[in-house]
Amino acid sequence: MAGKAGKTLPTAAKAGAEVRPRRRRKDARPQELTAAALALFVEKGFAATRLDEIAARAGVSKGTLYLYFDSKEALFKAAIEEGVLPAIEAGEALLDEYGDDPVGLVRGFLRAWWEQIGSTAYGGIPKLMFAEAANFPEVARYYNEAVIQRGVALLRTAVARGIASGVFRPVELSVISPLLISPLIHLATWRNSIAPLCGAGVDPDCYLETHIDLVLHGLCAGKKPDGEPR
Amino acid sequence: MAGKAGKTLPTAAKAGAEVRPRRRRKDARPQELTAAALALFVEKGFAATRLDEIAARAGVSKGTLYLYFDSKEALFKAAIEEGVLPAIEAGEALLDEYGDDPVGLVRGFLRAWWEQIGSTAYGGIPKLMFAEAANFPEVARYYNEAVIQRGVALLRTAVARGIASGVFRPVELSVISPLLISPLIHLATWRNSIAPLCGAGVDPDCYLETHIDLVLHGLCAGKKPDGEPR
DNA sequence: TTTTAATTACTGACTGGTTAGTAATTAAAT
DNA sequence: ATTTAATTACTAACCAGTCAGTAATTAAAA
Repeated sequence: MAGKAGKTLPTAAKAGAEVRPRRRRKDARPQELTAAALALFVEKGFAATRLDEIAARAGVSKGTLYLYFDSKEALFKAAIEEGVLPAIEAGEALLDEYGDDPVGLVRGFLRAWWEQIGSTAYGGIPKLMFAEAANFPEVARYYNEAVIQRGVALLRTAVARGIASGVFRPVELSVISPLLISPLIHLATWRNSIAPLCGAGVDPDCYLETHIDLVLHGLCAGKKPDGEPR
Repeated sequence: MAGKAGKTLPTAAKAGAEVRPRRRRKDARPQELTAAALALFVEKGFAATRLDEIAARAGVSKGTLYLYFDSKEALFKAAIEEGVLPAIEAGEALLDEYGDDPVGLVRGFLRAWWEQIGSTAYGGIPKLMFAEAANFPEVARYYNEAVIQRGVALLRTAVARGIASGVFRPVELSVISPLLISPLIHLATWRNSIAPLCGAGVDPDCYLETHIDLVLHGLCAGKKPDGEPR
């Protein structure tokens, strides 16, 4: 299919003929391997991704992979976990910043998610988790509890406070978080699936700001949703 | 798995006990096979689904599969196409019904999508298409043009009319359709991935109605979004 | 109707290509 | 010289796709 491939990226040897460098970088390898693995798992799925391919993208041979990971499955788990910590940390940081400003917290959460997760390489993880949930139920459960449910709780708290303080009108709290975040997940998924096949999709910033504007208008009912419009 | 097998040649059939019917149903087979295939592709992905598994779920042997489909890929395409026609037809029908009632059309579209697509077996197709887009770019392009872009255009037209008639406030039309539909796609994807792993998720009806309520409040700005609240 | 022939739907053991994982080997670093 | 990072060559298992053969059904002959 893909086809051009060529060599395996000889890391730009100085000049002479094709001498492969064969560098040794024990400490940097795991990161490089999980990054390559994540990109390919997101693009093609777990089963359709060949270990040779992952190794080639990371600039090593397949055997090297097994110096750092016990199995393909272990590599998958490591690649996912790589994206879990940043997501959690980013979420926690927000509570400190917008602790008692519901409108700012909702806006900040959505913008921060897109900036730090959705628009980065981690933006492919939701698509990957949804696709592989049945094949890796434990990983999916872990991801759900460690990342999704935490984010959901954070958003729900923000909205609950907004309702309590009269800024937001009453809405069903049990469904509000997925309603707020799903357009962003959808955009991230889109960019990691269909978008590469057709030229020029929607503008992410416009999409994001329109979403924020729409839901804040919806939440605030009659009153205007105060705060800087970016 | 099955494993009774026994010897190599099952010529001895008279035993009387466990001989399966081996019914002949030439006309019903393709449907049964695509339905089984779709369910398994949605659950595990294309590459991770074994043809033996699909055949077993449809109650036939793997050889039979090849009487009706040329290859695993052909079966995949057939399974997707199976879900394309209903989606298109459902969309077209709506324009006739709510041709000049923007609020009703938006509400009707979202409810109809969930009822006729999202909550059915076809509800797994978006997840499947996103996951396999890079592996089957032609199928993904076809699905995008035949289904997604049509639905997007339909929704955009509805909102544009609403703005023109003063019912909706002005919003960015280029992003409004995915913003309206993505929470539903997300719910359908959720139910076909993580939900089966954890007991009791959100209530689909509550989720759907809250979404409709929220976006219509957002679109209508100050004024109330008239119409029956279900 | 009963028997026999022809056809059709289906089966499951087999094969050949593919690939995750391993063992033997080489090269760099200390 | 010894240790360790990395490569290469290999193996065992798996699975899409095939095909020789079997059971069910239909048609024709007796």
